[in-house]
Amino acid sequence: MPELPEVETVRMGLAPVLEGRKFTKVVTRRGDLRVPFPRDFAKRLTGRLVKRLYRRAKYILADLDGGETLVIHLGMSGRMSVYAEGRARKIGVYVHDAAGAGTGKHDHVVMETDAPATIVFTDHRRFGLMTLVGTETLDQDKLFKGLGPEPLSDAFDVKYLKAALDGKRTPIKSALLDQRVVVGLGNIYVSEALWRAGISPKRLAGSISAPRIVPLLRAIHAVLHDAIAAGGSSLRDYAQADGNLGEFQHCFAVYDRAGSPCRKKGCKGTIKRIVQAGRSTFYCPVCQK
DNA sequence: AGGTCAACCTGAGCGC
DNA sequence: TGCGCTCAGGTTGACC
Repeated sequence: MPELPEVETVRMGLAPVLEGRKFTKVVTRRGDLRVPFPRDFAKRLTGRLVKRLYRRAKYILADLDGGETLVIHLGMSGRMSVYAEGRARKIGVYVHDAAGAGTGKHDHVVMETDAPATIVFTDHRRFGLMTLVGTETLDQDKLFKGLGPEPLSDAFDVKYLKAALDGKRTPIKSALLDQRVVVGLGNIYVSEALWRAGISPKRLAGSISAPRIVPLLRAIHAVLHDAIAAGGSSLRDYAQADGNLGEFQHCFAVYDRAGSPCRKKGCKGTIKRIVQAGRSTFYCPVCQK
């Protein structure tokens, strides 16, 4: 479900009830998500202080005292909800009554902190994951080893992207979805970025000429910034930690707009849906070349 | 080595 | 109402 803008929005929503706070009680309501919870997961979290909350790729990471980092991935349908009473309401994280928090059919992890607040991880498809890894060796962990640069970092520049795409025989759509090339992009924002850059999703990655790398890079930056500013995109499952919906879905130029007119000024094209590597791609055959 | 594709899960929406 | 089919924001491992 969530791509970088959604994950970043959730992270910001969780920060006030996690950073500098302690887990006072943690309950797992089933034994596994995409992968089994590590041994004594709930016990190892209880009493831990969250030193900082940050994001890498589509993972939310919480560095804890004691040298471990809590790793959260929302998969396709994962959601973090904050339940809190009056005081938390003032800092803008209140959504639901705390009573009954975490009792839903797909509420898999219930975490209480001394904010005080209750954070519930809900994920009906269970493609998400929660685990603990050593903070010092996080980069070498299987989950993080081999990830590409952050798309909004200085490392993701023209030189890097040109080299990363050079010689690739896969369509640019697939290349940008590959988290080894660049992290954080998913099915929505790749389609949107390629439309903004005027590049066909079917074009082979290695065939993009040097001058077109710049607009592609700018398109990726712009679409991610715009989406973060809008609080992400809410389609089916996604909501911010405070329960509010994102707004960026109203700004889609191509995603889920098959049959509708292209929004590029002066373009008379019609948005088309194709399948690439088993996933929907939306684009304008007229202005994306 | 590089690239494609099914599998992992559950639910919603649609046509009949 | 209900059945069967398709689709869904991600990642991984097996296969060509």
